[in-house]
Amino acid sequence: METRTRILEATWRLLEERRGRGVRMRDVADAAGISRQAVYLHFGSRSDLLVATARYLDEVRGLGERLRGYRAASSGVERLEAYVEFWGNYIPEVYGVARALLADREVDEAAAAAWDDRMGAVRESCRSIVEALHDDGMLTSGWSIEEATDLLWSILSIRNWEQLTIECGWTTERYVALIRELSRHAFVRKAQEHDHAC
Amino acid sequence: METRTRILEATWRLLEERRGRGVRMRDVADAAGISRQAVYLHFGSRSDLLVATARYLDEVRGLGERLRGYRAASSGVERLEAYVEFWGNYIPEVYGVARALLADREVDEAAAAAWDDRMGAVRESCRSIVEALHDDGMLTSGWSIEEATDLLWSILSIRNWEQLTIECGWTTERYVALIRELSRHAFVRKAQEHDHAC
DNA sequence: TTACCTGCTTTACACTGTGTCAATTGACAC
DNA sequence: GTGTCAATTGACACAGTGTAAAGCAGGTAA
Repeated sequence: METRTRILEATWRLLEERRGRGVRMRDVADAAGISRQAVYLHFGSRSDLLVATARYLDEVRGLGERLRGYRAASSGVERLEAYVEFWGNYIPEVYGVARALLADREVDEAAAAAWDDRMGAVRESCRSIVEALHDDGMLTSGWSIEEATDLLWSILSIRNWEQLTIECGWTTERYVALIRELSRHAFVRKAQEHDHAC
Repeated sequence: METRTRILEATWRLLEERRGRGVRMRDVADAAGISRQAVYLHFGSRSDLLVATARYLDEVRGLGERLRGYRAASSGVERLEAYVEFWGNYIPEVYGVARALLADREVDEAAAAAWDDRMGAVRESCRSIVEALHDDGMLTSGWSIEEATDLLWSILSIRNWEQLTIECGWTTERYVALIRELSRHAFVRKAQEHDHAC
């Protein structure tokens, strides 16, 4: 295996093991079986390494394919449910790397840009969900598309996931179920049930 | 003015100015007009200083009194609205300190404990709101008290506020209005309007 | 064989920020 | 004067990132 790949694998493994905390360049080098300096021959800085690991992980985990259900969904409601399902199951698999990147973001400009780019993609998904709901006439009245997008994006943030699962002890299943419920209450119009009842 | 107070004031000012980023012990000392080492005569560590600054700030800003509206509210809905109003206006005033503490939390055990303690208080408020809603028969069916508390607590988290105001550019007014709306949709039963309509 | 890359190693060092230690000074109190 | 208290100065330890330079083993090409 190429050294570069060995480094990425080692970084990933360590970050998952330690939930993104306390992984130094030293540790990565040791885990990859090379000298600390050799890491710098492949990645210019810690941030570079973290960003590359995140990309590598998306590739290995088949990010594209896993979004198929979401992309295939025809209605807004289906789209919303498919995305929450995907996202709630994806986060725990990449959490270690995400957390390290998030910590680095506070300090490093490049890491911040990389993170914002990734989260921008999530935001685009939120917007597309909200627009689909709107097109179906199913977006709760009172929200503009922009506002609903921002809110949904915040609800789905990694920080929120962190708080609910790690601090509150929720399982992945519970997270998915309750976030789905929350976003339904917030964004999906109740009109039909209402019409039906009368 | 006592040196201790001068240090706290300086810390606070710097943290607000720089939004909680890049404030070193050196800077605090300079701003307070004393030597770096003198800061350690009053606060054992950076975390100590941050925690003390947070407490000082609560005191100066009259945290207790500002919660009066919330405490006085009789119904669950009023309680919810009063709290969102209070919280949405309070965060921007203490954000710098909160952010620094939050960053320190990643690293320092004591800072983590202090932060968790503060957020525990917020959680208690959320629980009391949810319980009040429940007692009024106004809690949306489907949530347990525990679940609704966890969710409301997450919605009101500083991280969420950060994302909505700083990243999405929301004003305080918008934050308060939309978070109120979101939590109403999520937790306040719609039954009465329904009954009324029929 | 000689010459030359390439990828990695080893050792050393610069830099930043936190926290500690010891010797010293200045002021005020009795 | 003597004691004490707060603060000062200067030096240093430590962790972690990143840089720099010299050397070495392997393969390749003339």
